[in-house]
Amino acid sequence: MNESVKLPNIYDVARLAGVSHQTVSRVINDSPMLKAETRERVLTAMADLGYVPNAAARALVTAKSKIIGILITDIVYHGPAGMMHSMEVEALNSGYMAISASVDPQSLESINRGVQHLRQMGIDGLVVITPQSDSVSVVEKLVTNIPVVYIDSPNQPKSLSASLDNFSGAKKGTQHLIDLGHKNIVHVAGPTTWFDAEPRIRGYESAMQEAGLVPRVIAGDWNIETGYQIGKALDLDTEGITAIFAANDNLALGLMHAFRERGVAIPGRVSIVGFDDVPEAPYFAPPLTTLKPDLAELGRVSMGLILGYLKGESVEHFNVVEPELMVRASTAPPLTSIT
Amino acid sequence: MNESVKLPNIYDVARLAGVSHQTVSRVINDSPMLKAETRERVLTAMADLGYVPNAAARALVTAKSKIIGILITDIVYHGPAGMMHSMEVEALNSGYMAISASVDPQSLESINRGVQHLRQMGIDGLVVITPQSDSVSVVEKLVTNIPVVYIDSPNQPKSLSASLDNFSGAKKGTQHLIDLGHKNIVHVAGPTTWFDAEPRIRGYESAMQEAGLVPRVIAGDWNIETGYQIGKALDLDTEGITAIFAANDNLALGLMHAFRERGVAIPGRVSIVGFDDVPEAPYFAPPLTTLKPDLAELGRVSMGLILGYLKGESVEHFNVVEPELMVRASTAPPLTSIT
DNA sequence: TAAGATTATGTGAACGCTAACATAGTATTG
DNA sequence: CAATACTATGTTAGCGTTCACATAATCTTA
Repeated sequence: MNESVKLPNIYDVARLAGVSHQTVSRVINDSPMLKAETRERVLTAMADLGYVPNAAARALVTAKSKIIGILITDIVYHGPAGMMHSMEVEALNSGYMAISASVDPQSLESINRGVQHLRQMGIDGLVVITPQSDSVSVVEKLVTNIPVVYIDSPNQPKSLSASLDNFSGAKKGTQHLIDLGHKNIVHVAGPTTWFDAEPRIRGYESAMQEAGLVPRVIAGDWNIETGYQIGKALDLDTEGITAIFAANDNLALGLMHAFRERGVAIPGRVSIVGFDDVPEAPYFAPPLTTLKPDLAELGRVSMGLILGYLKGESVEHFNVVEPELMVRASTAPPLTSIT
Repeated sequence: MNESVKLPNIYDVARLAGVSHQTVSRVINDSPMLKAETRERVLTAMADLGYVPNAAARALVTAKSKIIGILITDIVYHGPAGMMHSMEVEALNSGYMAISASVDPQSLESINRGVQHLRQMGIDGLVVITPQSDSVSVVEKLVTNIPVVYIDSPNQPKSLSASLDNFSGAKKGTQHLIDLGHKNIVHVAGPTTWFDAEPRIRGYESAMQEAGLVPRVIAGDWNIETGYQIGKALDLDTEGITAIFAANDNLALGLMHAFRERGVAIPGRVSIVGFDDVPEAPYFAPPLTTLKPDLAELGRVSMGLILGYLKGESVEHFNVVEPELMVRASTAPPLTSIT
């Protein structure tokens, strides 16, 4: 807390170790051409002075900051947080730092500011986690001289990107219901302004069509309350709906809450499948069958893409991580098939 | 994505605007001594070239990075993510960037690395979000020349800090149960290695004692599964327990799940209060009465402390944010008091 | 209108590091 | 053991800013 005692620099270390500053620099960047004894001496001096290399000076001269920017929208949702952590770890392991700017996806102004701040830091690469399309074009315009990875954006031919395989996840979830014997399965979809929502719809439709069933999609968004409202209003009996595939666990939770209130038995009267596998899902009433995306893996892959590119490795431009089906108590065969 | 087209610097802008580099610098730092016309000309030149100031060069010469570090442990839990966001926004508003390192609180090695990385970036200040004590001493040792704010750490006399008022939150929650007429109220506590757990226990005990009731604390941790296990094992009848104050919503969720399985009615047979107000809490079965901490506010306050200090303002060394009681369906008067 | 005060702009050095080259020291070879 | 290669270290310049100061332009005022 005490103010500015002037941090030691490379020359201070050099003097103490009785070498030139360049030798100290060599130790820092562990150059191979160093007598072990000299390296030791310098290392000791560094430790004695509590020396820490000045990243600014280094960034200035190398024109490389060793910082990867993460532009992220909607940090509030569960997923991003874990993903950011895995990205950070991945970066750290390669000697990079991750620095994030979370912005409001609704406001181009906010996105702009975020990108500018990151550029100002001199980031060497950028990961964009934005599930909405407008953001992407802003970033493309503003960021031109460093590699960018888009997560969960539609496949941009020239860009690096990584995505959850929402399509096959949704298909798997729907297929699970079909396998149980359900015929009348409704999909409560996410907001179509989000990239993730659309392939989940398509995955659902694909499974239905292949089974010769008629898909029916109800528009929703990602919020619990929306699931609740839909659950309150939904007429199961007229159309004989026996199962619902919800686009995320929030919707599923809201639906289940509404059905509990209405006295609709789950899975007795209606089976429910979610998507996300939030930590609470196994403890919902009843425990929720859902699709578990390996977000940590997605983060690792994305950061790995950037780092690989920076190292000059040739990298896959497009990567996909497939979710896993977690079967729990919210799904069962339909009543009709029991009788 | 195209490689290194050499970014324009202050001299390029100066040449184009027909002024000296220092005048450009003055525009960047909006110095008052500038003819409006000159400023305009420079601004135009900057825009034309897509000029962005180089943070490294600036940091080098000013010895100020305009970066605030955030050292955070256990990012997985719900709270931290929202808090980080509000800190970031607060920092941005003052022209600072926030940069976080998330570390494993179990591993001193990991904490060490995290701190070193942040120091290396030349951070101007540090916010430490660590609910466990070992971390604090590591940080204290390593970081000596910049201001540090500890969040949710016990009141360190000489440090800046901000906390949730866990004590009064817990007291409020317990009092709510007492007011409903409960006499035999158990507290399922968090892990005592965490700073937050202890004042919640004390708050509970304080409310109980003031009401002339006997406190009983069951040791737990923050996990849903732990709540579930405790819920499965807990003998309510022998001791006539009618209410439980859980140290967080996870425990409460686990407890409720176990009671559902056992056929123990909530709130009919036992009332439950949580702590955190996770977004799902209103949709639990039944909706959970809990304490809602304003974490965004806590983040703002903490970052404000650092920024205020850096601006040379005199700041409160210790700040506290009080949680709010959210009454929902999981609490009701005990059966006995109805008869 | 000359002198000083004020406003607006320019000049050179320094921040701490690495890159590129220069030099000294040591091993290898004919 | 001189000549050559290689290893280990030193020297100088420059990255893009801001700071401290110097100078030029403009405004006051007696």
